[in-house]
Amino acid sequence: MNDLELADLAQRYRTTLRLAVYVSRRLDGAAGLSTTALSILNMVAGEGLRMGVIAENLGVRVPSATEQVGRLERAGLVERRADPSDARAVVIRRTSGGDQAAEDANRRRTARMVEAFSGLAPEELEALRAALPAMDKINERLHTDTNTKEHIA
Amino acid sequence: MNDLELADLAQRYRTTLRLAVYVSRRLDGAAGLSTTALSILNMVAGEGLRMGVIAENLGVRVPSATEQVGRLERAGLVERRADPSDARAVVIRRTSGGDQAAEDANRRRTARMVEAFSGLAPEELEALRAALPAMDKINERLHTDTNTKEHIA
DNA sequence: CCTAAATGTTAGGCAGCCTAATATCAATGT
DNA sequence: ACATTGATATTAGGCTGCCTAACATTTAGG
Repeated sequence: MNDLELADLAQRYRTTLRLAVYVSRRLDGAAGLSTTALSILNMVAGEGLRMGVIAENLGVRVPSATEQVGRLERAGLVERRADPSDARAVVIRRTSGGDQAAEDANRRRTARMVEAFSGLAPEELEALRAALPAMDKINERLHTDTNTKEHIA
Repeated sequence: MNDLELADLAQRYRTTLRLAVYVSRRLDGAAGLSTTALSILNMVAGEGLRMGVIAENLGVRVPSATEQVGRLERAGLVERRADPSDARAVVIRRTSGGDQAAEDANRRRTARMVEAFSGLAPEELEALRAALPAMDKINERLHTDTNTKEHIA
């Protein structure tokens, strides 16, 4: 693939993405929890995670994670615990209410996604699945890219 | 593909998307214009478009488009003109400064995308390209979906 | 005509991200 | 032992971008 084709692909990818994000956000909101909130709930299932790890998994800065977790805590879905091995850190865990809410939201959200996905032909689904690793790779590359530049700047 | 596999695919898709959007946004911002701003500039090249059409193309409500266009106008990159065929409507067109800015931003942004994309294997690129139509289809389905529900609610 | 629909704008509000500044605690070197 | 440096999280303040509701203007239709 030459540079011109690559540029075109990049362009179309971007366009598709922009829409996909907002669509997905609206869809999640209708399911009761925001995309971010649900992501956090899902990742702190079980043992729980430290704030910094949550931020990193989300791909955002720590204060943004603090804010999101604060909202979830006020809603009674997660709780902060002291980390026994490091007094600076906190461990965020789900409450039982959080387990409940996450299950509900996951179920509803998945149902709607499945509904949307089931309108696609088998080849299209296959194409989608095949593309995910590439997308993840791009995310990683661009992410470290921009983060690096930010540190420099 | 059964429902379980479909649900899993939907889940992974969502996760990948969430990251992709923020990554892409940050990347665009570094290129001087936001994703939205550049999208608008690109779509009003030439004859220009009416506000409502811009909103629809972006997948947002009209007031959101008004806001974005207002920013671009204040930056001197687009201008509002009266629509000769309808006194209610406005036509948004690029200024020459807008042409310049769009070209620059497109070039820089594309360069970085190409850089990121060129790290992928040919099969991965092919997979990505093959997946775009499916993603667009999903966007469409989910989009009309949520819009409908919003009208009902 | 006169009412109903279409087109934009303005105002107000919310989510989600950022940086900068601050407080605590950990780790390290002397 | 202790002072410095680094790590972890919070708070404060600010920005983008989306939304709905309320409004003005113009078009279209009965």
